Amino acid sequence: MDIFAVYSDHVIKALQEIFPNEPKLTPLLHRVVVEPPRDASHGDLSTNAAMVVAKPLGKNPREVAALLAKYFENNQDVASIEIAGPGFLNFSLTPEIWQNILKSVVLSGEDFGRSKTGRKTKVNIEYVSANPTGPMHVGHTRGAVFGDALASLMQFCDYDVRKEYYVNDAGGQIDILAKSAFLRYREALGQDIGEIPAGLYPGDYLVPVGKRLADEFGNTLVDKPQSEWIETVKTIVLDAMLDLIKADLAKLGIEHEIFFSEKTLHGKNGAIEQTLDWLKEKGFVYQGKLEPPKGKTPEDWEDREQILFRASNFGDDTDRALVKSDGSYTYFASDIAYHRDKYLRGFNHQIVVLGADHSGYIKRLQAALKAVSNGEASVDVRICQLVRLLRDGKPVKMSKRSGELVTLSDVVDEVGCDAVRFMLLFRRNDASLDFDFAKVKEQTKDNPVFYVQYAYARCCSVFRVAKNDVPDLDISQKALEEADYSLADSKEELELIRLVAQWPRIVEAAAKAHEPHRIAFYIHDLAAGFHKFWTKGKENSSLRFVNQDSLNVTLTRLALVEAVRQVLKSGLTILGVSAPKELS
RNA sequence: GGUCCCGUAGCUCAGCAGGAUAGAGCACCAGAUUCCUAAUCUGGGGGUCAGAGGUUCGAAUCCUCUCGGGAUCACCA
Repeated sequence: MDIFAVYSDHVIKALQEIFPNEPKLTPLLHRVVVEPPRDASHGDLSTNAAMVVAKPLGKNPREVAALLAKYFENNQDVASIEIAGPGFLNFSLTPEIWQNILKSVVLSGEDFGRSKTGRKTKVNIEYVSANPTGPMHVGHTRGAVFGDALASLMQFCDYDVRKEYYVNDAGGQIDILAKSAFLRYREALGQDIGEIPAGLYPGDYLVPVGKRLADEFGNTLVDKPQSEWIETVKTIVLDAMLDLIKADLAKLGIEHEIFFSEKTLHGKNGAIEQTLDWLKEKGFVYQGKLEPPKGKTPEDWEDREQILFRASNFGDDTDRALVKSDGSYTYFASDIAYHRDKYLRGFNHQIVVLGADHSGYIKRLQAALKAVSNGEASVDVRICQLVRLLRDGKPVKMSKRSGELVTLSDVVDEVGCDAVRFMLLFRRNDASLDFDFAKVKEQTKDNPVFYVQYAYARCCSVFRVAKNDVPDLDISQKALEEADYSLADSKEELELIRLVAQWPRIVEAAAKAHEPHRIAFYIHDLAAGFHKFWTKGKENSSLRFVNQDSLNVTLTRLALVEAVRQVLKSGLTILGVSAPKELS
């Protein structure tokens, strides 16, 4: 139950009854909002309805507000109603309403806040998609966590979500990978390979792959020409790299449902060819020249005719090349085919999570999908900005040359999965982020991860204490559901209930905007509200959760704690952060 | 030069499809533990929402321009 949505419906219905046969009204209604007022002294709910509607109807906003106020005058749930400022209408609801909401929260359990807005709409979320040439780098972490949390969030709202990883297993970097692995194979056979030549991957994660090749093939490949071993080695090394990546992702609790191989798009009569043929038929492809970029022209600029996609017809800044000078397809060509494939699989709603260095790619991707789906499908590209790693307040240097490559695995091992995930989600994705090892590991209220987890552990602790202090009290789920909710009547309790009641609208707004960070901020707020109430109980023993003098009050308070616990749990689960019952 | 993102308190950031007196945390100052985990809480000072125009009942939020910071710019993936 979302009280704000309920009242939004009430207000709209009221407007329709107050202004019957008014054709100008309908198009205005979507702008009517019912939300919590910024200042709690203004009441429980606030609506802009009168101001939205007044001018187009030629009325005075405060007059409209007065009509609305009159409409709700006799509503039993409304304790008082006020017109404020330019025409805000502020409702204060009776305590009974809030108490009923609390009861409904306890009844829904951890399903409270689940939304039906997704209506099983198919959504494809592509994230990570790191090149399969080695273990994952820290740079990939933010996008990985973001995509994963977004997927959970949308599932929570009843979207039919597919989590997908696009494996770039077709480009030139895979040849290099195979050559690098072959070198390690020779090494495993006892040959002296000396220094790893520049341009090959030097990482020792390829050593086991070399061993595996040696075990499997003995020395049968050593003297063969590259053309005879390259495909075999590619298959094996790619397989190994994907295992490495999957293991890294598993450390963060991430598991994709689909690993889509780029290679499968290539080849004769493959998806790329088909897509290009289709685009040609539509007249979206032509032979032409591109202008060099303004400003500085690249040194090796080659002024040549090439096969181009009319991306500029679909909102991109310029047309884009599809075939390289050596005759093979560009990355973009296969990407068009890939996104067309997603569309053909039924995904009209696509989300792609990319790093900041790909921001220039957004328009052409959107252009491609528009073209290829006749405008039926669209893709929301979410860019995750850079993460700056800090140790002792100083940036961590990361140079590939010196081998100081910080891997995802290193970071997770050092600070833990929960802290990594929460910190990366406790910030808008499109703003850059400092990740300070010291702060992330700190176990105080300054660290939002522990602050929220501590609140959750405290909720659980209350139940442990209740079991111990009032052993005769039945605190089963059933008993909580049947508690006397009218006892939750203090100012402090009602305040906490109001906070809990916001969960459904937070979830919906976050899902709609594709912004999981809102979940993180909300549960941080809720944790603060809970800690606050807790401390009130320290100052005033009548506000303690467990009260030996009144079992009825205790039961009601436990129901409130249970409601908070459920929401914290749901929120943490969406973010992929664990909810420990106690902290040690 | 083009495109995209960012600019809100000393610092780190929120601000919910424009809404009321712009909010948290850190830091600083002053307080609260016989008591459900003080890993917490209460109070205080601190702002030209980068700047200038525009849109309207109303702008931190939308539009235009300027300034500052970052990313990116045929053929790589």
